[in-house]
Amino acid sequence: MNYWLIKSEPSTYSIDNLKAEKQTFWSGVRNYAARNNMQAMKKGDICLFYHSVTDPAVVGLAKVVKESYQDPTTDEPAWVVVDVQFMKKFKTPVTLPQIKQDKKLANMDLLRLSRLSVQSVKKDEYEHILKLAGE
DNA sequence: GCCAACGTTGGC
DNA sequence: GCCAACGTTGGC
Repeated sequence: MNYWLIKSEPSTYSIDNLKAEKQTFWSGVRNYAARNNMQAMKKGDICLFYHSVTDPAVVGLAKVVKESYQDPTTDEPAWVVVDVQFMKKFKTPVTLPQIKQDKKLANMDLLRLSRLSVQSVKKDEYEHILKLAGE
């Protein structure tokens, strides 16, 4: 079981969109590092759902329900998507300033590689974020 | 709206 | 294969 963080601008696709839709394919990734992470995702892995730009914060959880396959929004074989299912929306989002202040989370890719849209998260980082969210 | 970081492109 | 120019992302 692995943990990931997937980013979205809430004005484009928010956790509420996912909640309403229940499930979606995660498309639009056009970066090789992010693509490689998606290809490494396994069914049952858990993704932290992160809102970027507007009130940046981890806002909930999604589960990988289908492993990577050709991105249906492009013919280019380089790009893939995964299917993710809504799990939960945090009552208390874990904000970026909170993550920055937390020594345990200081090495997260989120802070080091702020532009990477699909990142791997360590188990202890994941568990710590859940704790901060009060889950 | 600005700007830093960084990935990608293209000239050589 | 290097590196400058450029475009995009995302924090503030």
